[in-house]
Amino acid sequence: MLENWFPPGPRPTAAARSSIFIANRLENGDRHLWETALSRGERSWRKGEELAVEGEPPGALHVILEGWVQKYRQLPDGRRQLLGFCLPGQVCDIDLLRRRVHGHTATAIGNLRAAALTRDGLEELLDRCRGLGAALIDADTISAAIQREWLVNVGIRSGRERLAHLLCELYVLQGGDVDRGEVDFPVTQGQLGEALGMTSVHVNRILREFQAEYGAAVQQRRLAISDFGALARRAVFDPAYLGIDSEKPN
Amino acid sequence: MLENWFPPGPRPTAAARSSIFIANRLENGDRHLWETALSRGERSWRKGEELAVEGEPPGALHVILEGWVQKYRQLPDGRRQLLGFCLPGQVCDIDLLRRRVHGHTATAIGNLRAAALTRDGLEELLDRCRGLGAALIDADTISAAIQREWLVNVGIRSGRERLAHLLCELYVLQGGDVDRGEVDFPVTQGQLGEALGMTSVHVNRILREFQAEYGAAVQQRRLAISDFGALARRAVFDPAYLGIDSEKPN
DNA sequence: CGGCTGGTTGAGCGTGGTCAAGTCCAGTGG
DNA sequence: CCACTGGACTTGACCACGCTCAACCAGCCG
Repeated sequence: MLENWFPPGPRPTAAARSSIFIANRLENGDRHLWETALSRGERSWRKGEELAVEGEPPGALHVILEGWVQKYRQLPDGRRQLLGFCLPGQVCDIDLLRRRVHGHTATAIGNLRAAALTRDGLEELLDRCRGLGAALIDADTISAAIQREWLVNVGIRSGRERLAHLLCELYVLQGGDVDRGEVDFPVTQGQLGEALGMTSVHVNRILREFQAEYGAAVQQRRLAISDFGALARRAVFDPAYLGIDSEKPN
Repeated sequence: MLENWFPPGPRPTAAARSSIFIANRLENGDRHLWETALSRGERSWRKGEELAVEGEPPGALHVILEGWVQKYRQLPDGRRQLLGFCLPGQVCDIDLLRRRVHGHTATAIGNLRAAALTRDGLEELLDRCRGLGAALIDADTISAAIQREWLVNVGIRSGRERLAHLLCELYVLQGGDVDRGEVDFPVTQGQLGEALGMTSVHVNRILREFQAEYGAAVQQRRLAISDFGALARRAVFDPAYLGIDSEKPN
């Protein structure tokens, strides 16, 4: 019934081996428990609907199954800063475990499927699934590292470097190929601007340049990069912070 | 012997009740255990010396006793982004508990006294000190919230708002009075620039304006603000994220 | 005393913002 | 099936916030 939300076309590439994706850190037994628990809590959201609202108490831990989530904070005057994305396989509101209220708002970028785990459900699962606790902590640590990298990004990088860096990050997280790869990319130029602290107009201009210079282009909600190495060099991009468990691309 | 590093003069103001300061969250018994443990691990650093180095494995958890620490990440070409400050009473390298290597470098802003807790020492202390685990988690959560606020800061606020916001944050954290208060402030204009993603020249000009407009001035490593309310409004500053456990200043 | 770090100020300039118009496309309803 | 609508993208002209470069000063420490 939900399937028709998602038009036919290329499926997501095989997720990279970053430990930010919980399942990558679970052994077969644990992984099975994890996945059946997820299938039980499945829900869906339409584009723009909220999974969490800043200032409200956390209700459930969400695990993204299909679609992306954006997290942001908004000032009274409407200015908005994106704080991160959640991709399929990531947990979204780890806040559940330690904050009284959410520190950000999370909304669905497009139509979305995710599993909602209540606090009780999660605690029971943690008992049965020995490796899950460590996996959640690892994922949270990597999320924090990414957020720190975003701070570095908007703090000291130029507009071009910033955009290049974010493209590299999202490309590598999804296991994009060094050589002419392509990954999902459902993010608008306006959202890119809100993530990078610049206007969508400027994002557009830079994107146009990157298309010519590195063969990096967003089309049909997919990101293709032909010269990843050059783009990564432009961005001063070092993927170490992503916690990827494999031979690095060079 | 270390005392003469710290010239006579105003002592730090009573720390605010933010849970980022560990002792604020401990009951009397626990607090006593905590403080005696700290006194045992005491060490000192001279201005500029490193407590932690990016990429190296964490050695000890540091609890600041006197002086400030700056945490930063640096790009190969030398550009540097400050990620946060550690004030007396804060823990510094919680990374110890969950990362294989440090994600940032931490150096002493001035001469510094801090307690170093080894991993083993910490684990033993956690056993004996029932409330400590929760206190550490709370402090870590607030640190994360502050870092998120810094991202919002450099992302969407103007230069003036950014600087005003940081001044407010450090003022409130130290329990600064709404009405003509004064707190420690050992940070140079260059460091402010590195924290805010702007040049020291520009920090200087804005600081000059604030002095005239809000009576906010840094002198002798102290920050004085006469019209805190106006400055906070300029900054769109909402102290909720600091986890302060008291009636708010209005 | 001299050197160094940090603060102050000026002149000129460039990255990126603002405002505005117009195009393209997917989704919706007649 | 097609017209309409709204969201996202594109492009241009203009402008300003904040950077760069540079010189100078004040205070501190060796």
